[in-house]
Amino acid sequence: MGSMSLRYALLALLSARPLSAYDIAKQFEASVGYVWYAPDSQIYPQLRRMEDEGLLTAAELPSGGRRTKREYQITDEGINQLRDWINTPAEYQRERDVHHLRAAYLEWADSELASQNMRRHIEFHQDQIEQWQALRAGLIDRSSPTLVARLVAATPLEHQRIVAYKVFAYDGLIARARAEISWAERGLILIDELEREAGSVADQEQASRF
Amino acid sequence: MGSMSLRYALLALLSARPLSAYDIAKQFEASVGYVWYAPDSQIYPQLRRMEDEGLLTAAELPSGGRRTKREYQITDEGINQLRDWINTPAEYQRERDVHHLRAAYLEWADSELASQNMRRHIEFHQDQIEQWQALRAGLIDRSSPTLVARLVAATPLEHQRIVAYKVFAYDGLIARARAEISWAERGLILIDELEREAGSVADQEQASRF
DNA sequence: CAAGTCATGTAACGCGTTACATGATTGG
DNA sequence: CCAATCATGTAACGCGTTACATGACTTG
Repeated sequence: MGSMSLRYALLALLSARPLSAYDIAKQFEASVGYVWYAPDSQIYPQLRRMEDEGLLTAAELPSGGRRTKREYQITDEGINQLRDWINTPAEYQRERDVHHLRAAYLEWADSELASQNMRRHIEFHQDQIEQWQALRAGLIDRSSPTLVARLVAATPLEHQRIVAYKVFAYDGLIARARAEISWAERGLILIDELEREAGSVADQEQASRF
Repeated sequence: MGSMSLRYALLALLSARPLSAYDIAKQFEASVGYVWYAPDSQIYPQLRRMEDEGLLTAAELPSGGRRTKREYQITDEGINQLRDWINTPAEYQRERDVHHLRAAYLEWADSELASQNMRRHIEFHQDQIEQWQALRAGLIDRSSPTLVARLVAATPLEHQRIVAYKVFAYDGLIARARAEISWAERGLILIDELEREAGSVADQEQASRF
């Protein structure tokens, strides 16, 4: 079966409010995409399939001129499947992380390039953190349109839960990225130390030759 | 192209010493698999392809009785590609994490099941940490056969580097898993708090009805 | 009137997954 | 002799990726 998480990411997005396929794709690029990325070419066909399966209904809406857009709305069946998915115990895949795999074999690397890669690692995760923090802030000050739409569809009692869990999710990603950064920082120091030692041993050998 | 990391995981493994396909598959289950998992059905064909491409050479060795096993050895070309891969700046995929995606929509979950899932999350990562710590210990006390084979093929000067980077890699995975655990622990507290508040509000409402 | 963005895809391809298959040999 | 382990795969399938395609409308 595969994990089919894209389905659930889409259901989750549409649980807040109806959206056109185009807007969904944009959201994936701009916000949800920072938790679950997907390209347009995967989103459009997936929406069609979900419509066929009765998880979504689509309406053709005019969109300026003669153009139309398909607006998708989640069905009760869609909500049910979303709920089932959330309540199902998650599957855990065995580890598969390129960056740690590479790190284990840095003996083969050029020190300078290895340091560069560590700095890239830090940069990448810093960027990620910034994105997530921006999204997190948008939740807390209620400026996220998706959140607002979700809240108006919920009873005030639920508002706190809805916000708190989303903030919690971002917090996890941020914490993990911070762990990556401090790991890479230790990596930079390690590369430097090992380089210096190798250098000084080489110097000694060279010196002893004379 | 895809990331093709399996190739490099295999090259990395075989950079230490020749191994039969069977032993490689076992290693993936027992040790390397905790950094980069792959099933037999992926490993065997991949080795054949890499042989065809000249990254590996294979020797048919007797294996008791009339049976034979194919022992694979890395070629110079294989070493070169491994080195190139390590020196190439890593690609970063956009985030795609089921567990954080799920967490963001815990509003739809049953509190009890959500707590169970958090506990499973903690358990999973604790198990992972134990595995990684065992592998890490095997590096430090030089009891890992792969490490020993790698070290005898290297000059004593390099020994420290070789060990240090592998330990470093495991440390990163361990640190990240610890971050996951403390996230999930905060999750448990959060679920509990929100549950209690919802409960007490419900109580008040019920009380006010009389 | 050209560039951007709205709007929706198709096609090719490969990695990775699950399930299944097979047959020899060794150890209890 | 029966179960485990040695030893090596095939087959089917789907998710995800990259590249490419197309045409209408809008804004500077």
